[in-house]
Amino acid sequence: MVRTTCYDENGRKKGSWTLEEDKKLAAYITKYGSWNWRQLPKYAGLARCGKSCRLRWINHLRPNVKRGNYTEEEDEIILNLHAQLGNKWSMIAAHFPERSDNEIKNHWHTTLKKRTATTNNKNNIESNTRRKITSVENQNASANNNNNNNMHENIVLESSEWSPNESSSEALSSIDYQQDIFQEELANLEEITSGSFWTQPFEVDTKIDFVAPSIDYCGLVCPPSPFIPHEFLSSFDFDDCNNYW
DNA sequence: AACTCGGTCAACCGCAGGATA
DNA sequence: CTATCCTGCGGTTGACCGAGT
Repeated sequence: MVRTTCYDENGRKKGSWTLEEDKKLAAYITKYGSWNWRQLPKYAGLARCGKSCRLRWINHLRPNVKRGNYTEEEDEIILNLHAQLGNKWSMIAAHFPERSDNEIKNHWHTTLKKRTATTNNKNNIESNTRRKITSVENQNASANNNNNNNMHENIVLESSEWSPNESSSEALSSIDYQQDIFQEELANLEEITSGSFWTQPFEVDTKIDFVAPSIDYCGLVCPPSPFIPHEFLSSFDFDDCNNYW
C-alpha cells in the first residue's frame, strides 16, 4: 500500500511519506499551525505540494486521529448516514471527529458497501441507529470539550497509527518525538502562563515596519506572525526574503 | 514453492466553490 | 465584476498483503 516515490516536473516529491517527512510536517504544524497549505511545505523544508501535506496531516498525523477498529455501532451509523446523505463523506466524517473522510470512504468501499448489498433490513438499521447517532454526537461533543481541556493528551500517537512502512522502533521513536515536541510546547505554555505574559498589556510596536520570516532552533523557517495584519502579509515577498539566508 | 487474485488503504487527481486582489 | 488563488471534496489509482489454488 505504499506508492513508489517519484518526482513531478516541478521537482516535487510524490508517493509514500518517509518518517523524516512526517517529523518535519508534524513539527512544523505543531509549532506554527497550517497557516497556508500552499506555502507550508516550503517553510517546513518539504519537497511536497501543499495538497499532499494537508492530506497527510489530516489522515495520519493530526492529534487523536483514529484508524481502523470500527465498532458495530460506528458501522451502523455510517450505514445510516450514507443512506441519508449519499457519498457526502465529509458530512459523514463530521459525525466522527477522530476519523477522516478518506478513511470512512475507504471503509465504506471495502466493507460496508457489501453489507448494504446483502442486507435487507435497512429500515431496522435506520430506526435503531437514529437514536444512537444522537447519543454518539452527544458523546463527541462532550469529548471535544474534554479535548480542549486536555490538549496535551491529543498529540500522543499510538504506534499502530504510524505509517505502516516503518519499523516498529522507528514508529516508537516518532511517538517519542511527537511527545517531545508537545512537552516542549507545554513547557513554553507554562512559562507564559506562570509569568507576566497575561497581566502585561499587549502593545503593538508601531515602529516595526518589516517582519521577516526567521529560522528557528529546529532549522524550520518561521513564517511572519499570524498577528500581523493580512494586508501587510499579502505584500510580503517570501521568495525575496529567503534570498537573505 | 510459485502464482493468481481479491481486499485493503495511502495517496493522487480533477473539479467546485469560497476568498481575495 | 473578473481573475486568480487556495482549500476541500469525492472519485480513482497503485501497490502491498494474505488466502486460495
